[in-house]
Amino acid sequence: MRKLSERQQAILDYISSFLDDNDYPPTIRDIQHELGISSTSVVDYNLKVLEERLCIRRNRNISRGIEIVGRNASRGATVEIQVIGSIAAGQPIPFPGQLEGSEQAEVIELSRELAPDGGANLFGLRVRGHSMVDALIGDGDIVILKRQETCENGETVAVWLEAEEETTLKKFYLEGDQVRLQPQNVTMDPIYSPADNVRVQGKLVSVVRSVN
Amino acid sequence: MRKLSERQQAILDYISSFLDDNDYPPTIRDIQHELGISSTSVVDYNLKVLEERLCIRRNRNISRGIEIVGRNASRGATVEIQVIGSIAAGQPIPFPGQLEGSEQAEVIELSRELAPDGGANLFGLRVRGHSMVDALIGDGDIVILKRQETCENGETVAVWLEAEEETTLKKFYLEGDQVRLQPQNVTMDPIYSPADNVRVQGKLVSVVRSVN
DNA sequence: GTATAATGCGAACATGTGTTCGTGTCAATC
DNA sequence: GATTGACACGAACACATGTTCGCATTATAC
Repeated sequence: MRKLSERQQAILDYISSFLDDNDYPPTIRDIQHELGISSTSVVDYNLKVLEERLCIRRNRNISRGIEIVGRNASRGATVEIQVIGSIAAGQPIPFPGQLEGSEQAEVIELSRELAPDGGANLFGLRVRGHSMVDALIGDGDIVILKRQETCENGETVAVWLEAEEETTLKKFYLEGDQVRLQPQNVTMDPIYSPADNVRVQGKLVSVVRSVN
Repeated sequence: MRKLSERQQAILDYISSFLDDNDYPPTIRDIQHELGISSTSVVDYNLKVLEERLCIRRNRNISRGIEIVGRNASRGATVEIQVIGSIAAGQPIPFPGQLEGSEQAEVIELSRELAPDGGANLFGLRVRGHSMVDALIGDGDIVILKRQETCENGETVAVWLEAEEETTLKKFYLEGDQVRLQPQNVTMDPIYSPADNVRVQGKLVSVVRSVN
């Protein structure tokens, strides 16, 4: 894909700065006048190009129906993440969709830098108990997990141990037909478990702790 | 000021939710149809009321020229916090203003819930080394501190130990003329130090960890 | 040169969208 | 019962705004 022309870049910049100043997008004529373009059709033409290149999205036949792709999301450079329950050693991990309407999930905002893929498939769990201190995670912390059922070696994941009926948060290493679950704390010994006893529930993405 | 009528409240709610879904405000007719109102003039009437009560701002003669007052500001329910340096056992804590222009500080967004006083006097430090594992804080974590030189008993604070020339992060208890610095990890022993050897640098507010 | 694609122009056109006006309903007040 | 104010209605109006079309201009390739 070729680079944007100077004019197209200018249009994009102007839309962006206009959105900074107002809560609504500019019209084609706003853009036209700002950039000293003689015709609305020129703006329209360039907007079409920008749209094809996925820089913007347009809602046809709608005034000011210009959206900058990614801006809505990045509006706050943050992502809202639902804290859908708690995580403790002795109980399985609840999953998104598991709590229905009845209770309102707590929501925390996570800086986009901390949220891969714009927060897709992320959810939060409040840690209960001290079973994860070996991962430097304490009671009351919120862990942000990415929903996935497989993982790479070396990733820190939340797993459910079938036989033990236990949730734990450890580094995952598949070694032959068994899994080594390594605590973050190097002074602690790893757990070994048959691969089919280990259910990966999600990958640890982030930890947030609020002190008092 | 009297309460908003049911319809006015509904309109306000709808505008707000519309803005959540789109990057542009609704038209009068959008509102009309959504709320099953039979005439645009009714919407206009109610918008005028909302405007008088300063719930919204309107740009006359401009399509979709509705802005919700305060929304722009609260757009970030987050606070930007500068990460102004790093914190390690063997070196003093840098302070806001200490780095000047020369280097661009990293900035992280912190959910307002996690930031007391709207983030006033808060700054971030990246943790280097493993000297704070007893506080469940690992290498690479970012600690958010609130600048203060005094503290209450039981608060977790960053202190500089004059004699030892060492920074540490512990719970603070003033006992007579000496200070007990208690690690978070209850299995570890506290440090005792003369009160005048302990410089409180800031109070621990939050810890953020991003895993890879 | 000629062809072609990208870009720009200006003017009409069609529709989206805010505004206004005359009127109607209903409850509270006198 | 008459008056008043809050709220609602529907239709017409005026302007704001996106769209389209025929026609230049320019650069690049053949």
